[in-house]
Amino acid sequence: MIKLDLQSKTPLYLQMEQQIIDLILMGVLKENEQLPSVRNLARDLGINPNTIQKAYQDMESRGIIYSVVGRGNFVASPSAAESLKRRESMAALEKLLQDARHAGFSAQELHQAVDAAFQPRKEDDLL
Amino acid sequence: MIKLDLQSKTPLYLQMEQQIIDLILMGVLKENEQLPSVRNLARDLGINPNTIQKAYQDMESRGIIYSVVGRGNFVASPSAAESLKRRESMAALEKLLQDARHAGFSAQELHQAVDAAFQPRKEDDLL
DNA sequence: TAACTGTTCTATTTCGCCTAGTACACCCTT
DNA sequence: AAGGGTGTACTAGGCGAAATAGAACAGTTA
Repeated sequence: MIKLDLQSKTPLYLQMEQQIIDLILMGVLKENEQLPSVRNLARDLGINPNTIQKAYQDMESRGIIYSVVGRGNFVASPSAAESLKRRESMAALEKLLQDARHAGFSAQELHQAVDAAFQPRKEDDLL
Repeated sequence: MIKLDLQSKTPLYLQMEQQIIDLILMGVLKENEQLPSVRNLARDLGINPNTIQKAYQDMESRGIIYSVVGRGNFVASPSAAESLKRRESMAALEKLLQDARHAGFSAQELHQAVDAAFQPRKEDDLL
């Protein structure tokens, strides 16, 4: 259900968060559904429970999941995850668009880049 | 001439590279112009010469500057810096556009974001 | 020669990430 | 009440990247 890349430069707990968010957005994980326990998931992934705990805590602070002591962690409203992801994505994009502008790109070039991103290629949706 | 943010998460040597590249693109630093020596710049910025050296070496490997032992470091062709920055900027943008697409943004929304980035605002060009 | 330059090297510190282990409080089922 | 699950908190340590500190060597220039 979750695959971690131990070689990646991005921390394990962030990889986890990203994949769980995606699972929520894809509808695999539904509202109020219980997430794997800290200990179980750590055992399955072969990593330390503290790392799972860190990811869960971070996601709870972002409103993606909520936790109940003694019971477990549960996914919050999927719309929360969606709006969060859209918000973060747009914020990053705006910053990068400014960079591109200052790098000398014209509006026309950037519009072309947008179109290219929506141009179906062979590899798309195979990930 | 160069300002470092010691609190930033991005390494000092990368902050330096970014700012020097910008200075080249703005025409402040011209082709074949000599850069500050490793020791002088380190003294002025209050950091270690090795950090400057790392930045210079990295920039040389990227073709932005060239170094001559015993003489100093000099800016290479400004077009090298420009094409590099454009290349890097576009690569980052393409990746983020895909993210945005998968986050549920429509092409129309992204086109609007591009236009917004080119919309003159008060703070612009004051940096 | 003297004073500058780049370059290389080792050692040390700092910090974030991650692991390891332990302990405690809570909830639920039996 | 008891036991096993849960989240939570804490200390300790390893590890690697970033940065510092200091020294040494090599080339250039006045």
